[in-house]
Amino acid sequence: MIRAEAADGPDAGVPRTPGRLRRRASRLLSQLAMRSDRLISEGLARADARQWHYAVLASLQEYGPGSQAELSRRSGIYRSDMVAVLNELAERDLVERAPDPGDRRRNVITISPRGRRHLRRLDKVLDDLHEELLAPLSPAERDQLVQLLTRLLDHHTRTS
Amino acid sequence: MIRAEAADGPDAGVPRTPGRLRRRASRLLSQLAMRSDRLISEGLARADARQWHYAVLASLQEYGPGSQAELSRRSGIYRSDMVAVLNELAERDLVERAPDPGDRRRNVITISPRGRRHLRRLDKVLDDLHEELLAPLSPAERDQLVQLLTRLLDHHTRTS
DNA sequence: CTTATATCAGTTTCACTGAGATGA
DNA sequence: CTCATCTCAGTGGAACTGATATAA
Repeated sequence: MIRAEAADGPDAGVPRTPGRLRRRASRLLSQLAMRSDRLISEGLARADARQWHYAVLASLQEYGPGSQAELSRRSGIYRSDMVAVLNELAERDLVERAPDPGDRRRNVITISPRGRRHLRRLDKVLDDLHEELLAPLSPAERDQLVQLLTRLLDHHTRTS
Repeated sequence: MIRAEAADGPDAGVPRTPGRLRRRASRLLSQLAMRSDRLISEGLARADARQWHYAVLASLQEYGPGSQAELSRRSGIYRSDMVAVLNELAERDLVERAPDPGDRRRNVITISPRGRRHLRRLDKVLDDLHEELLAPLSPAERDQLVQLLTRLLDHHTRTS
């Protein structure tokens, strides 16, 4: 039989912080992110999409057209991987990829009407998935969480 | 030249939520988790350790000895991968792996005095790294964050 | 017989690297 | 020459799968 607490071992009487492991912010973050990623990507897969598709389409919708390098910066997707993502999106006519006349190294990526429709669908899907993800939190708490995460992320992207 | 806003495109006058993408909790979570993971694992690497080492040692310290399957549940490491982690830890005499006399399928893993010393060192390292990770937040906000993340994670582990 | 455990070999996914080609 | 951009081929780590052997 295995004891759940080493109450009489060499630790007997030694004060220690309980739950140190479980309460480490870094562990909470990565474990929750893993759950969240799975939830989201499974949900998007059911809608025949991937997180990356959404990231690119949403960034196009929000900030307008851009070069691939630009999109890469906006969405956090690696420039190397962006190629494949855009191939998939262009294949389905969700975006248009055209050479930039002003700088012939660049491609200008533009969201298509069909892409906009697809994005609206994905946004609904994501709203539902976030409802599931954040279910235990009140609206105020959800705002708080987003606030805190945003501040942390901003801090670490500024000082990258 | 690429416009930052498609103010006169087909979107002209169409109301849309700004920052929808940037404020999605799922994206904030996974991006921040990635930064955090990198910060932590680089810091631990400098102390010649990995997150897994810490997870196993801390779980042994907090909950006492256990079988490999038990440790797997406590620390979130896959049973398949646990073998290699324990090999590394046993190699450095940080844990002891002995067959359980009560159940001969099991190994009982125990933290060694050397393992305890190592864990104390890692805990200091992690404290510093978390100071860096959570730098922009006040102590109260850090508690809030841990609170919120814990509630979410608990909810999603219960309903897994 | 079914279940749990420890182990190993292999797959998949994904961030990331490196290098080549083009052009500013 | 330098730097940025797009592209592709490949690496490395980590989560996860499947199978086998052993024993409860």
